[in-house]
Amino acid sequence: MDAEALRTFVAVAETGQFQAAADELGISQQAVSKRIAALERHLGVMLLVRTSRGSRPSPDGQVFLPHAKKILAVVEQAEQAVRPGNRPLRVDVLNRRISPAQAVHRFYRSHPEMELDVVTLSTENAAQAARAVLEGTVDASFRALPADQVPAGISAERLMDAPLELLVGSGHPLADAPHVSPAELAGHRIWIPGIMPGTEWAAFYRTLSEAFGLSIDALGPDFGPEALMDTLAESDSLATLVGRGDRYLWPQAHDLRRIPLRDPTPVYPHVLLFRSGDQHPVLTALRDYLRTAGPRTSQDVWAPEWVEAA
Amino acid sequence: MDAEALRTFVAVAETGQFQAAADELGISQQAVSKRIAALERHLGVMLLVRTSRGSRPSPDGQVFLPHAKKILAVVEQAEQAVRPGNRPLRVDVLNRRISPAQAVHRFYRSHPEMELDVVTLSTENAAQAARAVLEGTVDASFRALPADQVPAGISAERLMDAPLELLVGSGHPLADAPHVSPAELAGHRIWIPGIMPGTEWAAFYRTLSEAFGLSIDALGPDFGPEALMDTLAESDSLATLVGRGDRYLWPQAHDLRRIPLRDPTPVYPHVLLFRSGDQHPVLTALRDYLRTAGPRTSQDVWAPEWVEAA
DNA sequence: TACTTCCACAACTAGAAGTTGTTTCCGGTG
DNA sequence: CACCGGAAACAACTTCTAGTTGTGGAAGTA
Repeated sequence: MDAEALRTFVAVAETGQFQAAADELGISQQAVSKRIAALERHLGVMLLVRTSRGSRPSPDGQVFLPHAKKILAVVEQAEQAVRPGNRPLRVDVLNRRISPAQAVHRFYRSHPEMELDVVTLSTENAAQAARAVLEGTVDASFRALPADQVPAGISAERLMDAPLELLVGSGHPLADAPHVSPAELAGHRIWIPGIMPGTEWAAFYRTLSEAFGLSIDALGPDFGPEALMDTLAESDSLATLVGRGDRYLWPQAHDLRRIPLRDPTPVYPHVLLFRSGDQHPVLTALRDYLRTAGPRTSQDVWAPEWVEAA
Repeated sequence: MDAEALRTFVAVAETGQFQAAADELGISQQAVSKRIAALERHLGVMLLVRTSRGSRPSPDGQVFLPHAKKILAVVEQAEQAVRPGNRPLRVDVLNRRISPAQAVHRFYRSHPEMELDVVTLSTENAAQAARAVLEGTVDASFRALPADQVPAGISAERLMDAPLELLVGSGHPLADAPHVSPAELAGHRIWIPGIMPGTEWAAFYRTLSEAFGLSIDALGPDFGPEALMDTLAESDSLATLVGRGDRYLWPQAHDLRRIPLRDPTPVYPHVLLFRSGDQHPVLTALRDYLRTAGPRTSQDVWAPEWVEAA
């Protein structure tokens, strides 16, 4: 017993003719005839009285008609309950300060009708986040998952490249440079606390440091961004790297300088993970938004080779 | 969206495993996998989280599960509402005095749990009764429909032969005969009021009179069986024909004689019309009852050739 | 590592379920 | 009474779905 058969029966009962029902359903009269015959065979009773002027429900058909409508209504409710877009899109971000979170915020402000929840899973790494997406705990997650590690059933789309900027105190030798190249950072000490080994962030900075011969100190206790800002402001040799759109700080409050990196510009590749075939309209809109309204990066960018192409 | 898919989903959700659900449903694990995949594709969401230890409903699946159960319950109600045997069998008889009505009454007394309604359609003839059966107004009708006039979709089963008996007053020349042959009736006047032209009864008596050269007066006003009995009791020349099992009369109240016909015994062939494939259990039981417990007729019977073989 | 469990994928097959073309039935009409 | 037109069923064919068996990969377990 499938819904199409019931829809067919209701259509015939209400139009009084097989052909009219067929037109309504966009199938042939013969198909309607077969569907009704199959339904009658399934139920073991005759539902429609065929006359030369059309068809009308038999006594059994009159009994069955309201039941058929009820089933269709309940089916409609059930489909409605899980229809993609019927609940807010759940987007996972590593934390609310990084640029994807800011971008999602901008998206939300420009599309207020798009319901979405921004959550922060306490996942260890991108692979775990991918599993959470697969299981439906969240609908999408911004990560930097190597292209060859994308599990089956997950789509990965590199939607946002965050150009790195050097963040230094006013006493740092590079504090007044208009820009700096990665190669020029070779002699300097770069401190990025709070990066846990095994995460994709650690992999990114390891690749970056190997590519340009940098000494990046990714370990050490993380007392939070405020403490980091304080330490940077007071130091003449420490520097850190942040994404251009990150809201880690309010530089003006600490007299810190953001120095863009150029030649090439290293970018952190934010990849959106989502279930393949997910039809949530907010997800579709978000991807469109980021693809078009996302920050345009210059030609000369560097990203780890293991990430998918932009 | 069909019920089997929903049953499959519920089975997986409740057993936690595709294989267990497959066993429960009597299909292969792969078929379960396909059904779930099709349902998920139809709804556009993932319903089950597959792990290496089994499957459990995803967040969307948890939302959908009660809806699926609800649909199945409503479907069950709908099927129940029109299930053959769920309402009393409606049997049409020409009137409640003739032998089929008596036989149905005996059937009901020996099977009190079999619900049935005996109704009397005011149909003109057997063809109209057949149409009423086809349309479901009644489930079965006792008629004498010629075999070549049984419409498509109707099954006809000759279930009961009612041997004719002559009914005469005590002053009639044949009143004391132990039996009489049709040929011996040739000179006598037989009066059967209330037979409308165009009915199968008229056809039966016409055929009978032609076969044996009788003069049957089928016309005339019908004042009801009581008036007929009175007239017969007072007449020395009038006679009428009745079926052996008919309850037209209480002969003892009028001093009337029932004289069996023999050599051959004309029988009125009561044919049960019902929808081909009708699975109503009371219908099945009634047919079985009449086929086995019905009155056995002797070998030397006469019936119109146009009726189906016994 | 080997082994088990669980599910998905591949290839195949049978049977639904659709199509077009034709027939039958019935009521209305000249 | 023959004829016509509308309505549904039947027939033959095609397509594709839903089942089958066989196999493979991922994850937990001894």
